[in-house]
Amino acid sequence: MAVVLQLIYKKGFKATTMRDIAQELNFEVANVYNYIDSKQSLLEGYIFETQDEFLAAIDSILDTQGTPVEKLRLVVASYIRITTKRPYEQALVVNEWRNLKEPRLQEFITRRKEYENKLMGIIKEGVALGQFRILDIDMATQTILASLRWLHNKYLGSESSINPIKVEKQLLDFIFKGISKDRS
Amino acid sequence: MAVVLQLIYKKGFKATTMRDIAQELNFEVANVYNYIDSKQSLLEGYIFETQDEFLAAIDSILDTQGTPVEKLRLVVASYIRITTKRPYEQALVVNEWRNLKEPRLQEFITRRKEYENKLMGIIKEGVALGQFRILDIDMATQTILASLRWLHNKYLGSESSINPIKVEKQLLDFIFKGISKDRS
DNA sequence: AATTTACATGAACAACTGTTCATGTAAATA
DNA sequence: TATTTACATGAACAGTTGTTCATGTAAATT
Repeated sequence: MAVVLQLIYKKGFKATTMRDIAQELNFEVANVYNYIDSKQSLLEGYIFETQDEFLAAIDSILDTQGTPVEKLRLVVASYIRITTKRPYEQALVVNEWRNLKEPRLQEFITRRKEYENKLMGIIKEGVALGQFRILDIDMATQTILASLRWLHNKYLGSESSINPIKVEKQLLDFIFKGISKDRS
Repeated sequence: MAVVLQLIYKKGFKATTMRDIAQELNFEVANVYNYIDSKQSLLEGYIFETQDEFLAAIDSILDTQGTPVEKLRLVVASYIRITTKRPYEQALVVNEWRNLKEPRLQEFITRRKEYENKLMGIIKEGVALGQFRILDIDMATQTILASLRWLHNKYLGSESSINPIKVEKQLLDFIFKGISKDRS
């Protein structure tokens, strides 16, 4: 079903019709329903499985005994790992979550907030311990997340072999030290 | 027409029907067409006007004689200014550009690339002058852009009065110096 | 006063949507 | 071998979509 995922990514969920999906799979529309419950459930599957993976990752990191710096490093690493493994799913999480319907939509938003709060907890702890120099913790959380959330494009646009280790180094560098050469 | 913009933002462009729009304006569907050419042209208007503003801003900054650091500061400032002024439009630029149709879609993508290239030019110059400490210039550009592109949510979610000056300080701090307290 | 323009409506359109149903066939199970 | 199950199809469904058209009225222009 990977072709379907890519089709939905490319055309957008709303713009992808069941007939498009059928054509991509080389059979008739009716037959698609032998494999899925509904168009909606297809989207839900992609999005929630990916979201679960992100939540599981940050949960296991929070169980760790490390410092906030170490924890944040692990969050970044896990984010890159999941995005590398599932770039199309992650693209749907970012681009198509609005097309979820209640009550799944609320569920998604709640769980996303959960992830954000857990990340914010790490940052708050880091500030409390004097490791991070931050004024607005909420804004810092959002900005860090934003600097991770575009990543899937890098893996989609070009199929060129991207080195996840370099990406990780680059991102950690940016988040922790910024781009300035000298400390002004 | 501000209510229409907000409606399209809230429901999503594809999910917003002409009948929804008519209802929001308190008249019949047919009458909407006395004010707009088509549903599509409505989206195009919002998106391209905003994109034009971003491009005009970075163009006038590039005309400046400042250092790359100063230029980047101005880019961030202009980004915040435009996003503050047009949060809903900017949301459409970010969320709904995929719903543009050819040839406007290609036009949009080309102009976005234009913006990215101009920003990348500033960063490249900064690296060349030894002001920025960056390995992958393209990735740095994308990451910086990503750390700006989420901003509209801040102005949409809560109508609480947000201080753009604090936001600017915060973001510049993040981009230039990162979150680490000590230079490791 | 006559006429053009701007604003408004209800009805209709053809195309498209996700989904179901009756029916068929091949494969797996009994 | 008989029978249940999995896979596949064409036709049809009821609802929704963006847009147009004929028609009307109020306002502005001549």
